[in-house]
Amino acid sequence: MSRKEEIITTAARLFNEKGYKAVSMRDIATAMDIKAASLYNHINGKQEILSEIILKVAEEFTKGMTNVVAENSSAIKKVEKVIELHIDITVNHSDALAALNNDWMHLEETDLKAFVKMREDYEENFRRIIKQGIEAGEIKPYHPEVILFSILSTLRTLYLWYQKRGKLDVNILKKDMVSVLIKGIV
Amino acid sequence: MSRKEEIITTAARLFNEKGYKAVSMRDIATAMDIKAASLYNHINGKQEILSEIILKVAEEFTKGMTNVVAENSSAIKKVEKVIELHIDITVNHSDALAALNNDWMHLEETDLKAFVKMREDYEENFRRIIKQGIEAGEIKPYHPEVILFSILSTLRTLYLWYQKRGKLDVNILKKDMVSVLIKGIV
DNA sequence: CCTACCGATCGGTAGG
DNA sequence: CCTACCGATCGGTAGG
Repeated sequence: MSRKEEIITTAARLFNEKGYKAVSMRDIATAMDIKAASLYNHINGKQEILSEIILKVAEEFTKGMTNVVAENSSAIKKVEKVIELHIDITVNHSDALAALNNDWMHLEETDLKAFVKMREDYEENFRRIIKQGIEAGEIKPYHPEVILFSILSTLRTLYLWYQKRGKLDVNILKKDMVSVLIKGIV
Repeated sequence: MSRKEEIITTAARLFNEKGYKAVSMRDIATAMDIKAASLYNHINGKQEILSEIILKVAEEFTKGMTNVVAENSSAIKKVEKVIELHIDITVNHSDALAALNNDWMHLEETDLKAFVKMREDYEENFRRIIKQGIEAGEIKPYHPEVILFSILSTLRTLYLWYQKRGKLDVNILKKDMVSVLIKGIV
């Protein structure tokens, strides 16, 4: 892991605990046993740290969703794949997900626009899957936005749950979460 | 509305937009067309504003849950009542819910403890309702924690949805949300 | 990677 | 409710 990557993972952990605005460059440096000024030999500023954390994991969601959409399978199967995608990313990047969920509004303009675009595209793809499922008679004809929101809100806050009760085996989580979220709409 | 209440609702709106730490006392004062120093004639400090916002709405949840628990009805009926409680509070205090969800960790020690206690009690009551429902055969025997989490995560982020698509009639929201969240577990 | 430092901004107070 | 101000802390830079 490069020094830059060390800074980013340390920062992600602190941002998760206290939020981006409440963490100072001195906090990050102290956690690494160096001085704040030394951070600037590896990164351009605090904003850059935030954008690396958030955009990297946002791109993982984008790639994952692209794969799901390209699949030749039923809508329900696609929803299952999306749930699994969220669980996998949660397990591997739970600190980054805290920043993505809580601190995205502190991105600077260019990165903010890129992030919002990715999030909107992601939601639109998910919405289309749900609508296709309803049209095919696989999913109950509830208001699609309500279905989208209730599933997505659970998946988005999965990181909180994983951090508190991480002991529960990931496979149990995967199986039960799929059951609870899917069985309600089929 | 007293001047103090004006400060609190103005602050809640700004905290919702940018987060507690990113909003300065000068920001709050400017939004009210006064100077920052004048705020201190009505409140003791920034911390007090945050704690009034969060603890007031936390107490509403506590009271509401107490009423639900005291009811003489089925577990499913109680879950429905909890969902309705969240929707009602979301409609009336959506700014405060943003602070409750995102800025609770910035409460000072005494208030932080009180808040965490209320949240834990609330979750425990909800957990008990779900377990009773499973024992009574009303709710499917999924892992109770997974059911609790998936419903609660949706209810907790309802304010985000309400703020984006508030146009959707509250009664439609109530009906469809109850359907989507409940039908999956019965 | 460090010491030394800068201008800006913060929450808050004194005194009217 | 205001002007004037304070000490602390912030992100960041210069120069080695």
